[in-house]
Amino acid sequence: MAKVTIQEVARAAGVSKGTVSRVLNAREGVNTETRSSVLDMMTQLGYVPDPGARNLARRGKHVIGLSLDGDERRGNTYYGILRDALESRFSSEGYTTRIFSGYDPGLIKAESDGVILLGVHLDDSRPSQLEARGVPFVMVGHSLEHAERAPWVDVDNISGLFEAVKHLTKLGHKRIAHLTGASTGQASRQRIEGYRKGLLEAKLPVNNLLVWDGEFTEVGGYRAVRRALAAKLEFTAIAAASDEMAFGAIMALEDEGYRIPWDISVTGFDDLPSAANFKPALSTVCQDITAIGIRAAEMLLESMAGKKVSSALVSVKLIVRASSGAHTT
Amino acid sequence: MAKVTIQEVARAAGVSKGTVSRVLNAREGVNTETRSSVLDMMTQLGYVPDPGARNLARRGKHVIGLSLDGDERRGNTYYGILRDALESRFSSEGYTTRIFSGYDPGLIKAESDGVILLGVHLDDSRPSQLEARGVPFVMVGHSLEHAERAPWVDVDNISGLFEAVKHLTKLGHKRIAHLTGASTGQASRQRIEGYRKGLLEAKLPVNNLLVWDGEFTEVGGYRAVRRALAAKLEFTAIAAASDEMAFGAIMALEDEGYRIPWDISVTGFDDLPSAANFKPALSTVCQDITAIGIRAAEMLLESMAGKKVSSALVSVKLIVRASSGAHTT
DNA sequence: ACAGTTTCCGTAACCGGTTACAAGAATTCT
DNA sequence: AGAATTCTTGTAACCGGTTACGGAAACTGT
Repeated sequence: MAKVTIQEVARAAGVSKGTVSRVLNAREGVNTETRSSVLDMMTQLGYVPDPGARNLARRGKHVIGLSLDGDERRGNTYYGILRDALESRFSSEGYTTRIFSGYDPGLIKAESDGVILLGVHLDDSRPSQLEARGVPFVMVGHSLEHAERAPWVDVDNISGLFEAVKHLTKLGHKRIAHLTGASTGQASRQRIEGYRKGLLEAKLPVNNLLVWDGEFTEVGGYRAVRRALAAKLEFTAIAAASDEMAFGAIMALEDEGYRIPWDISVTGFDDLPSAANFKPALSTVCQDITAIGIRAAEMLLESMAGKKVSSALVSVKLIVRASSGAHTT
Repeated sequence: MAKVTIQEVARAAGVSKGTVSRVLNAREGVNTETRSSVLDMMTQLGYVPDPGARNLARRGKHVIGLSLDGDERRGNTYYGILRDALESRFSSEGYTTRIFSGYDPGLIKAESDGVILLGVHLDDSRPSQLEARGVPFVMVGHSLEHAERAPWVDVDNISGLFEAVKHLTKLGHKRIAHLTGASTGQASRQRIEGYRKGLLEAKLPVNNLLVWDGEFTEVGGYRAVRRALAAKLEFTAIAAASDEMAFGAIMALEDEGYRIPWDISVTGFDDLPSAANFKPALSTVCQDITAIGIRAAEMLLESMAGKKVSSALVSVKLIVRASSGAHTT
């Protein structure tokens, strides 16, 4: 439990602090055998480098900024998880993370070594500004305009919804609605595209009356479904663009006496922790938010190290639970 | 912009590093004049102590844990803001904060110097366990059982709701409903109590049919109001126990054709950033979440320093905006 | 006026790492 | 074989603070 320092590792391995440090930082010019014996000792003693000391020694600020596009973003679970993932990855690398809500590129450049851009949207000015100032950054969720010029990591939205719709059509559903969110977001557009492709694939018509705006929130989903019901629209399934909207949709349906999945099937997108606990358990497209965060962090780290990094599209997986079932009648 | 170190402050003030450090840490045995001249220099040069270096020098772990009671808590805005406040206060003191979601008292003791307990509820085992192990902690939001034995900081829930109801009765409302949340929470109970006291004060009857469970969420508020409307309950105002439930309530009312505040008045509790931007702007009880966080952080810091700290009840303030108006007809 | 206290502050070692420098060992070249 | 290189590693200074220790100056008391 007493913390083991680089000094002790050095003594145990019969080398000097310097050598251990070189091994630690994967620097070249260390004999292979020496390296592995040091590595052995490190794991054997359970050595964990002290981030504070590292930062002090390599003299930099070592803080990376998280730029959100607005305060409200803080609200939802998705961002909470993402933030945790980023934080833990960065802190294990000796970096401190800091939230920049108000967007001031000068401030950001002065106080951080690199930044993660969250919730980038179509007319977002942040990427170009950061680029102009030479601040390394990576976007999670990308905007098409900057997609070529700057690294991003995003989830495969198109095939996510495509899979969900395919799942529903295979269950025999013909009238499938889509709950979408704010139209400026790149993610929404791609998910709509996936939805369309899914219908096309099954040779089903695309009906714009079945695409509803749920504002990416639970109430939004609830209200959209209520409106649809009031308008007497006919549908037997809903493929939502987020779990939260799906939750709202299910509540609205149940409040009106529909039983899920017998009367109507519903699928979500995200696979939030609560999706599995929901009643009925939600069938949804799983995007590993933690993995995305870690990936983004690593890309930024490389980018700050001067390496060229290429963007990543992380794949998704459909998880079938209780909220979707065969179309009966 | 180049960072100013303790060395430079020392030179500028004509003293040694040691003295500056002593001033910095408010230690005794420093001449008053010297102290103030050093203090002057520090502000003049814009000196900011490096947390990493401090941690390194005073040899401790210097991490404080945030213990949530469940993953879902991460979701809402309230906790997001609170967390930011705690984080910034602690980091300026050289502490790193770390989330402990799974509750393992042994782990917590081993890896942190103190902990902030969030969302303590009635049958919560955390306070007694931490107490038994001698880990300093402070609770934000308290449970009555531990209120005497351990320090907490909480908002004055009772007078918050009391003020809201008083505001509504003064506007002429006679049938005022209350939107509440999970009944295990201490906060809900106290807010209900405040609601009752408010009605009593105006010599109005307390009708349990007008107390609705909104689960502390937006949809929860929406659905509760829908149910009330469907049950043909009569009311002209709603005093909600949270802003989010108030938002949901307003949406439900408007969806049914009521106009706020002309037909029905609604008040919230929290004063989230979105309360002012909502349409109509929400009248609400303002609790300064950031201040609460900072207060809690300072209490923990003192408690870790071995001082005895006493709990704090922070006062609230009613903010009247557009969602509440005189009762007409 | 002088020894004994106090008060205030400078000195230097240390926290746990990184890194420039130099030197010894091993290789390669002529 | 001796010189020139190239590898590999130890040494020591340094990052920005904290703190134990000791000495000088200012007070005290007699």
